[in-house]
Amino acid sequence: MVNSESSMSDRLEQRGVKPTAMRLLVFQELEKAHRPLSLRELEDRMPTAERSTIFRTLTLLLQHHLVHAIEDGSGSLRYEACHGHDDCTPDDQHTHFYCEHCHRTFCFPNTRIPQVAMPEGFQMTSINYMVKGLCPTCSAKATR
Amino acid sequence: MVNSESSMSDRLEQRGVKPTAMRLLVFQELEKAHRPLSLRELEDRMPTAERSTIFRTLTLLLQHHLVHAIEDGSGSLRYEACHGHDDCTPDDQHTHFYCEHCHRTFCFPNTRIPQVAMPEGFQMTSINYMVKGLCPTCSAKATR
DNA sequence: GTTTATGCAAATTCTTTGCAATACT
DNA sequence: AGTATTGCAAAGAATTTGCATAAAC
Repeated sequence: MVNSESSMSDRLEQRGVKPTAMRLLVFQELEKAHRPLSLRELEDRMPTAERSTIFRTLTLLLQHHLVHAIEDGSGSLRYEACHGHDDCTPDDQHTHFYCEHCHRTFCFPNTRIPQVAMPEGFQMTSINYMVKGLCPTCSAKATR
Repeated sequence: MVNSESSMSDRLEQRGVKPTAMRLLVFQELEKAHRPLSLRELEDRMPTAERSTIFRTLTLLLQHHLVHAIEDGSGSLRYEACHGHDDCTPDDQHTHFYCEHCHRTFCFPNTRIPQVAMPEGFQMTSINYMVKGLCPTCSAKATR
């Protein structure tokens, strides 16, 4: 496994983020989850950590392109560790799925975001591709 | 011009929405804007109307597929009149652009959302495709 | 000892609901 | 009258900031 504690620490430093315990903890939780987590979910998973601290940590990680934020329409932002080797460019971002019934967000890690041409003058920095509908579990039971 | 008052009224009725003055006003504002508006922006454009009333109107129009909601990450939902002839299916939805500098949301009406294949069991009902970056105006001046 | 990071508490912002008043049929 | 719609006020939920303490260098 490449993503040991120390390599994670290195990764933060490479981006100019001092690898404090808190930051490693947050980043680690995000990596572990394999899906985007909301601030609330992170709080629940780290009872020792404070909301505002987690929030500021996420803001910092966002700025340094170590995590990215996605909006699934649940009312709260979700954060996901960047997996990209380089920056979290649109090319290595994948699509997401939001289940409107169980309100969970899934990654489609194998489905890249299809690109579109930018009209003259628009400069892209990221793309959010969110599919909504019913996940397999919910579409199975909810045959209303 | 096809979208006169009366045809708009018809359109609401066709979807089972009683065309009250308030509803026509909201719908009209959305059509006029040619871009997605937040609840706040709608309030500002209709000083006579009440926030909760606008909100409930939007909720109703959403349910009847007369408007759709998009999340641009600005922290507030934005609403846009459906232009689709039929339902607002993913196929006739277009992509959007959010300027991270001036915090405005643009439509790319000529750019359809590229589709992706759904993994087994996932049922799509809509897609949100949001590009972020700098709009022409902001990318021109902000050459940091 | 100075700077940086964290924790606590509270302010802000946006969304949503309860209830009374009004308008419609 | 009876139902549906609107307005007001306030509750909820999530994000964000001020300030004091604690940790790092």
